[in-house]
Amino acid sequence: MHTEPRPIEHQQADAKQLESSFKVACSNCNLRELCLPIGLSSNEMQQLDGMVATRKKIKQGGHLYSSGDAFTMLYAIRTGFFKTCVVSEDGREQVTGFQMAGEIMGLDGIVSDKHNCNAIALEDAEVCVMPFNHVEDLSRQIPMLQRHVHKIMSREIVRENGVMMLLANMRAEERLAAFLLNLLQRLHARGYSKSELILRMTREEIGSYLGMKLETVSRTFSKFSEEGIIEVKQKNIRILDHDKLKAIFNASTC
Amino acid sequence: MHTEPRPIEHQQADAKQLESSFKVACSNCNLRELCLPIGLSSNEMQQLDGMVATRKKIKQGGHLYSSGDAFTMLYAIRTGFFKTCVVSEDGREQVTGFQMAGEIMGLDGIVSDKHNCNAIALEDAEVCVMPFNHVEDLSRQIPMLQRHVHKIMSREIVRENGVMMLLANMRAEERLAAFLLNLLQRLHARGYSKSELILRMTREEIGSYLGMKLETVSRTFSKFSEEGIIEVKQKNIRILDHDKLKAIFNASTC
DNA sequence: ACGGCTACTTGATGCACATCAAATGGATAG
DNA sequence: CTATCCATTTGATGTGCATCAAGTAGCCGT
Repeated sequence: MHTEPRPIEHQQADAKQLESSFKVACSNCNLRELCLPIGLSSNEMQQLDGMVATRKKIKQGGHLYSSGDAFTMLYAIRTGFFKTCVVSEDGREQVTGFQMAGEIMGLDGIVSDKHNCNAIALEDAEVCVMPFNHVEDLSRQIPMLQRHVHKIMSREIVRENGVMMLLANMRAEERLAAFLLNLLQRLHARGYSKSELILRMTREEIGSYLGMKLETVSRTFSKFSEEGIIEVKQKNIRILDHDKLKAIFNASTC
Repeated sequence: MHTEPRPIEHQQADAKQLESSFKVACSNCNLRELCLPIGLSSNEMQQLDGMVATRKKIKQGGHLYSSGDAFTMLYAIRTGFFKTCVVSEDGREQVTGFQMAGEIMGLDGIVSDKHNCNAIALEDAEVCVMPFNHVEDLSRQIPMLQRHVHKIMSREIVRENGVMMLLANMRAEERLAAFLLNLLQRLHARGYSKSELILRMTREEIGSYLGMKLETVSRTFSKFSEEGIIEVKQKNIRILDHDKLKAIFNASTC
């Protein structure tokens, strides 16, 4: 899939890569506080620049990797927005996460040398491609990097613990509130507004992630809207009452 | 809790530790195929023996660690059975996993240097205590160990992906079937029967893990029993029709 | 053996969300 | 500009599981 030859774009990519061989280095990347190189000395940072083998553009709807693919690379998102999803034997799809700039993808593949989920771009995206072998090599040389890799994996484990709590214990309104607050917080860390966001995913994808049907997602948005908590215009969400959203999230007591 | 002094046992433990300072080494542990030292040379294995600082016994119901505790150690289960659970702000408890011999606990603490969940023994247990700093040091020296640590964390991520699928998409019967099959498979890898198991956890704990109420767990057990799929005697479960269990697990189509 | 405890089972009822169905509205291609 | 498509909204109805309630059975310490 998506293997149509696009020679022109390839040429552009090559040119860009040459032209900006240091501009796009980790040591210079404006995501460096979010991405792998956090907390490294400038010396170590430069060692790290070699970690990114290439960069890769993914069109909206394109697969960064698919379940079953051989695992050799980790990916750091430079721009764009992804979802990851697993598919059960009988074809049911479960969105396991949404990823944005600075986040690392591909960790699911380490255990079995095969990817365990599909990673699909929800908008045109670009990622840094990092051979995992190389990450491991550098990790052995740079303890700070080693620690950071461990933290990234641990963070993912903890995140999923939270999702389990959400799926097992919370009601539709709580789930959606938690989802919005989580997105807002992550976007805020990237310099976006705390009171506005654009959903890059459909109601169905939100529903899959939150364990509810798209109709229920829609209804819950409408309910929040009627209650003056948010304003919904298609994929554009404006937060009118951040506190009330938090209250819904925290409260079984309501 | 469980802090009553037991000097005699302590003496025994001390004696045992001295007497068997190599018997209990990783290089000699009968869990070595399941636990951290998988695939190491005997030389590397001996390096690893120093990784386990001490061992620790936990009484049934005791906490190995609690949410908020400082994180410094990983734990490898030698004997016994644990649950891990997170507690939300409003006090709802969510069991995030059940762990048995050879499995590693504590990974949730790496990201924030604090544990993010409670680890509670469901029966008397013993664990190997491994200072995480030491694990990291050795990982830098032994690439095979480094890889294995990464795989363990990745495995946990993938496992949780599966739980998300289960919680979001499956019905009560499918969840319980999946749960039983998973336990059976893991016990089988440890030399236990494929057709019999003893549940170390209560119906309520199963329910928490699977996102259903204890009454529903009980009813579903009863249903499986009526259908001749399993035999339930308290915590003892005998599998009468493994295939049918698998069919329930796989099938929305039923 | 006894009382008290906790875990579990089973039944009756209610509700949150799924399902089914239809209408609306943006977006896009011709 | 219009036709088509897909995402979304909204309404009507159904259902799987939660909730409430009561009873049973092991288990533990005395």
